[in-house]
Amino acid sequence: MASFRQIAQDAGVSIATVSRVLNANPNVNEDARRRVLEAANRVGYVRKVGKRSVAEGLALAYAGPVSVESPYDHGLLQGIGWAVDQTAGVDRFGHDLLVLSMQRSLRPGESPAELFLRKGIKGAIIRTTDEYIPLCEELAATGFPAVVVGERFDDPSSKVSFVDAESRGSSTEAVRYLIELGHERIAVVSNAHDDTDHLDRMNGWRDAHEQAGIVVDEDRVIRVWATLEAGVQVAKRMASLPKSSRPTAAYVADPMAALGMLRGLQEAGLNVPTDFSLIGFDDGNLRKLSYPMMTAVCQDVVQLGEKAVEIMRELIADRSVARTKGKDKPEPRRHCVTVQTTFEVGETTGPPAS
Amino acid sequence: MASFRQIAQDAGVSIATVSRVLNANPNVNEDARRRVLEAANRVGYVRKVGKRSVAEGLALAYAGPVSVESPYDHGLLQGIGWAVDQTAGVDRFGHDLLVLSMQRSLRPGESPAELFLRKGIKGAIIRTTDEYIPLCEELAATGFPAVVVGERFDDPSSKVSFVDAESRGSSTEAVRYLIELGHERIAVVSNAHDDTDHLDRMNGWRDAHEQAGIVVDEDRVIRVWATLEAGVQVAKRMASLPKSSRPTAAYVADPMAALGMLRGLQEAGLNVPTDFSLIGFDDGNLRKLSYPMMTAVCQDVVQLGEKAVEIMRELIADRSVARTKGKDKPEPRRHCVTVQTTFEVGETTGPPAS
DNA sequence: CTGAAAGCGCTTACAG
DNA sequence: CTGAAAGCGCTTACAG
Repeated sequence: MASFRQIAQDAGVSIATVSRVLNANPNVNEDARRRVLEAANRVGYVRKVGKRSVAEGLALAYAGPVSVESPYDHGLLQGIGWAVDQTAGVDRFGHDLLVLSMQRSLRPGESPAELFLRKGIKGAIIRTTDEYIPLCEELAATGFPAVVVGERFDDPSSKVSFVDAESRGSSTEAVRYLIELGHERIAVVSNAHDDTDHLDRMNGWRDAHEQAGIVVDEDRVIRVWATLEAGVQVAKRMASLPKSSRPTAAYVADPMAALGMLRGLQEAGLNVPTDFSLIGFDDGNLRKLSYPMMTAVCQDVVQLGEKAVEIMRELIADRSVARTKGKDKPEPRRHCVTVQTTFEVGETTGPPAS
Repeated sequence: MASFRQIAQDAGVSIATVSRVLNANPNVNEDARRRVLEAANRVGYVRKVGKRSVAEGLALAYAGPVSVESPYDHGLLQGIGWAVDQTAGVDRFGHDLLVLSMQRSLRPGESPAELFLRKGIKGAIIRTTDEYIPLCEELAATGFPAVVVGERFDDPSSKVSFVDAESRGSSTEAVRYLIELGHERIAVVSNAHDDTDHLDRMNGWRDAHEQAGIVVDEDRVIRVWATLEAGVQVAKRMASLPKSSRPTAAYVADPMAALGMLRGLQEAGLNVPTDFSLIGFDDGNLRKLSYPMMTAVCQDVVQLGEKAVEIMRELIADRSVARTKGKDKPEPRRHCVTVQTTFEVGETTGPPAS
């Protein structure tokens, strides 16, 4: 089933043209290319060797540079790996995992769907940032089974399946906790990138202030990269401010930056929490490595990875159903999972020094 | 080049038998199977679709359960990913990375070489532990390009290519440092697994004592799993010993256990380093997350991953050379890289309390 | 357990 | 930019 012959028939072209499209040969008319891709996704094409399907694999595709260095990506990979193992145990369905960078693998003019079909994989998990939203929409429109991680697509007209965390509520709770402890000058340290995840956390900081009837001071918004060093620098700058005006607490919305900030405060001679209260963010269990243990808003990134695999398999299953039902294909459903974060009180928060 | 026809000719069987062997069909005579595998590796077979080679990928194959949860595996993956990116930039040679578990992917009776040929990959990086040494030797004997990480094969008769760190010297240096600070009761906390890496570290502890003319007390050898919790437990047990007899310092040869031990000591009310000195082990930069910053023996695991990719590419290149030289194939060279570790003084070590 | 032969899936000059 | 046709690589009943 689902050979070049069927794609060709479905798209109204020859198998030679199908071959050209699925091998990124540039000499194909744009309209023919589009029809072939649609047909390939409609019939659920996977590469064959002889009569045998070659595609047992999922891909974890990075839009942007390959980056397995952050706690986020580390946890994600764990979740994807574990889930693959579990399902293999449960239903003898063993996926391989192909890790690839879209920047590196895309041939000139090739679309993501073409890449994945060429690589002979069954479905893709796309790790993305806000810059690649149009690319995700384009991929989703083709019908290739793909789920995006790292960004929410809240617009109801979007076709993108995704899994992501919503951290606005927990962030509000965290900052409210600081306010209730008596803090009046609370900084927020967030990422230089404006993806939905970081916007959530900034908005939570604003919400808590608004609910308490406090006007936020935009000077207390600090943007950094998600590194230990960046956190250290913020701490040192803050420690050097006059005590009467400097913040007495901060919400740092990236794990590494939070750990760096703790370290920087300690190096500057400030005791946490008696001199300064700190709430961090955690993608896994890094907060438990700090001393004192970090109070933090926590998301379970491993779970995000597991959910992503679940959604992948649902998308693949949906397509099989649509195929057996013949031409009157239903509009493909999209699958969205939004995971909630939690606020966990640790040892880095207390009342402000009086 | 290198089609089933050539393998068949080389092995003296039909192409049907080649197909059976490379698809893990059990109905093949053991001797024929062996001849086909040898021939496949000799001619450097990679799967084709039409005339096109399908194999652009390397595999990272886990012997043992898929485990991307440790700092070691995290760093390794980074190194492999980064190196892949760099070489792609340098010489337009872009590998994909297939992550697979040998336990899960091996069909009944299938050897690792057969698995990799079936998956259509060019070469494999094997992440292993001491239990899988025979399997690594078996794979190396077939001539399939494979490099092992996580274990040294010091025996000169071994055919296994590997990359690993040697930590005995730095471990000796670390423990000597404690002795020179005046410590007389020094515990060593190492892994329950007896792989070459952990044996190195235990031997370093012994060497330092021997060089100082101190008889080691075997009661001070503690074996644990590499987790934060295990480290916490060791610290609590140690803190509960009578002060006159308990160790005044410890060398903890796993990153997570070391961080856990620091935490446990602090929770038990012991100041590090004034009450107790601690030397940890680091696979990357985790030591910088602790406060005070951990004194540690450090290995650069990212570099191990990069070297593994280098060796892979040399093995693949060697095979091409051997092939063009015809039948009088030279004995395939093995490639071994042993990386040195370093000892870095941080803030968790000082003279014993007098 | 094995091979000869039929046949599928895909690629690729070639002609237009 | 496209298709008809030749042909490669592999798989798979089938016969032994």
